[in-house]
Amino acid sequence: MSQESTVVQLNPPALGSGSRTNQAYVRLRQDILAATLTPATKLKIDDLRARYDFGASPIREALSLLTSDGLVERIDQRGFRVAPVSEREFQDVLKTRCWLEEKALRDSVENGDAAWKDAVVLAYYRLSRAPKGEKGTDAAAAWEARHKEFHMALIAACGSEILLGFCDKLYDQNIRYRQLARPTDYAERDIDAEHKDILDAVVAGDADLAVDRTLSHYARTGAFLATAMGD
Amino acid sequence: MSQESTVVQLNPPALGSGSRTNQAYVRLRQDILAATLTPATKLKIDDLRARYDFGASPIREALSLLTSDGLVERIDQRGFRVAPVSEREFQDVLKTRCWLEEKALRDSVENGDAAWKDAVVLAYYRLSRAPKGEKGTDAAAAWEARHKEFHMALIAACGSEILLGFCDKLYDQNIRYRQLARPTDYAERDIDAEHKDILDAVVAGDADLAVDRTLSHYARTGAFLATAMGD
DNA sequence: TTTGCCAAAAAAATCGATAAAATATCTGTG
DNA sequence: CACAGATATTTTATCGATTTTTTTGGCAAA
Repeated sequence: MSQESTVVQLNPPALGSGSRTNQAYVRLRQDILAATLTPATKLKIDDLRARYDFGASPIREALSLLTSDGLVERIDQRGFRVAPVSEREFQDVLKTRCWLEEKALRDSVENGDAAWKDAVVLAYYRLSRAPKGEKGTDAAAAWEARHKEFHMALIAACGSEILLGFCDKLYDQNIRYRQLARPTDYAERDIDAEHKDILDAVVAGDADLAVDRTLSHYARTGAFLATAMGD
Repeated sequence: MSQESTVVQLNPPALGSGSRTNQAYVRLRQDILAATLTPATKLKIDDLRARYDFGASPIREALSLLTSDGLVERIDQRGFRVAPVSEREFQDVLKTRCWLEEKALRDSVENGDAAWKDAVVLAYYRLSRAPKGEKGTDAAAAWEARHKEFHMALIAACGSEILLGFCDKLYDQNIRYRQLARPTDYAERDIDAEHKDILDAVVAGDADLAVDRTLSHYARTGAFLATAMGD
């Protein structure tokens, strides 16, 4: 796994590596975000133990960790389940997210230096290159990662770790809703163009325009989702 | 919620009751917020096991839970420690908190009905009655609880569960900093009067004034803290 | 058909022991 | 006398088994 020597791990903290707990955390998270584990599903320790081939302790601990992310719900003495979704919560996520990101994006445009802009451009480039594979595939997961990186890069220079953390959390929360509307959504939109427009506004340093485009980007997804959930 | 037939818990979901994990969670949380467990302290499972007389599993799980709250830091393969504090983070907490609460308070004043106002008045009343005991005492813990209830009551009608959750988290985060400045702070201020002023503004439905007073309430505490940490 | 009670089964929570890692300690060199 | 390397010690992480608690199913009384 790692080439020890004198030194120990030089490897990056490594996402899916390290303790069993961490591995379990990453895999569970993945499966929840990809909606493989659908909202409100009961998460029985024994099932998960069998499914991922980990002991009960790591699973349990991973689930506790996921609770903080708002992806898992923990009911004392009766176990865990995937956090349920609702039209109501979705509206809240969307609304709050728009509000927080507007602030974050404005601050970012204001404070960001050249290196930040470079990073945004790079993130856009990577995203635009990534194939948007079929749901559940590795390619799809990779695209999702690039997509998140792009959106996070936009606000990275906002100057508040805390605000970034909230946006990150809301982003993940939103993904789950997006998965539900996948089929309807992307078919009919030119997502890449929307991203490009946002990028251009940011590069031009036009905060108002960037915010405007970002928010309509979100609102558009929101409209699809509301439809999908209403059915 | 439901009173079972034969026996079982009639008690309210009970904060420190239920599973060992929950008990451990509540007690650890308490001790961290009260700064009995000071920032950056290493949290050795064995020590905690001895200290609270729980098994290792509940402790470990409680710590995982606290990680989500941002009160505990978890470093893979080398255990847990109380989340450290820093001048920098404090500034971020303060700034972000002011910004979120301004929004929450305005929305709350806007949306809040009579029942909400009643709840705020009640919360203020309870707070004003509570003795502000010596640090570490039960009385102090009770005062803290009332204080939080008052501040949360103010924004309770903001209409966004998510926003409330963020404010809650930031509130807790802030407490830890406040504890550090305890001696310097309260001696010289009339905290109760500040609360009363906020209440009055809210009852009068004057959002601008309420926000203004709340923010200076925070800023004042902030000034004390910055001093305390700078030393 | 409902309702209340009990027993059986399932699942969650917890413990105690062990394995794996990290940290601290020691020891003989250059 | 600092210091690489090996060893001992401490601490974390994980497993497997046990204890509690919740859930389920059945059966009899209303």
